[in-house]
Amino acid sequence: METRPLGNKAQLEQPAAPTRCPLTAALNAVGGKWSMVCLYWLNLGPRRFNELQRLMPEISHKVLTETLRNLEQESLITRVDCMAPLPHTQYRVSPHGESVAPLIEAVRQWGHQHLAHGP
Amino acid sequence: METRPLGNKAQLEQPAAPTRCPLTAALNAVGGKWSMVCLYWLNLGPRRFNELQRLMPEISHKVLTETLRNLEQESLITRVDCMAPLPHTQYRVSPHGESVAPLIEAVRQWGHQHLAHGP
DNA sequence: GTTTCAACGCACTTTTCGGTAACCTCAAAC
DNA sequence: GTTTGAGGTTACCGAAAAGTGCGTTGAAAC
Repeated sequence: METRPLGNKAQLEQPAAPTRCPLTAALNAVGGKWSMVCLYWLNLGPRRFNELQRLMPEISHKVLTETLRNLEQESLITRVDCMAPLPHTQYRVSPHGESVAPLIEAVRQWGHQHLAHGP
Repeated sequence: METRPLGNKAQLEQPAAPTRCPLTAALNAVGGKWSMVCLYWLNLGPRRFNELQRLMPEISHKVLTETLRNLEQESLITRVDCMAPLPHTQYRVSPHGESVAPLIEAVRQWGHQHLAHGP
């Protein structure tokens, strides 16, 4: 967000325009329950749909599909159709998506701190 | 989250137990539309309820109340009842809550990058 | 042909989140 | 007494997010 409250107001009066608040833009791109988790795994290497699902047993395939679509839409991942050895689909982090890695690590580390801090 | 899928499973089988996934714990503490925004302002100095609301005109007082309650519950802020010059309530960041500042800055900077990258 | 795997689509349901509006108590100013 | 400000509480609602379960197509294995 900008340090000027009017920035927020401008954002609200033009809901269809791209947001200019960095915090909000970041939340749109990597917010929600599963986006960062998904990116975390993809940052370790390209994966197939089912591989991702097995890494995150609690996600529904519908939500995984939508999460991947959103990350793709935000240009953070790319979908690759491979033909060899067998035709299959792979998802991998895009160069832009690699920029999220330090952020995810920062969130994880803070999360660790927070858990260690108490309830 | 842990790098072991079983960690995730253990988390789900004990929904009432505190989560042990750092990413999830972080999201619980500072996730949602307003938590980080709220913390951002409080990091600049203690504020009264109405002061916060004026800084964030688009938040409803109901949601502001709940956001403050959650941040308090997570030990990130403290509520102080001041008696002078007039009785009033103040919210301020706790020492633990100060640890979120670098994280908020990281999210903002990434958000800037993301906005600069294109749609 | 049947079964299994991969990668979804889709209709519907449930849960969560954020918002609206009416209301409250207390204190101070007029 | 009335009005205003502070700091909420509560009932209700709609939207958004996440989940459930049935279904599809294509390919490979049996």
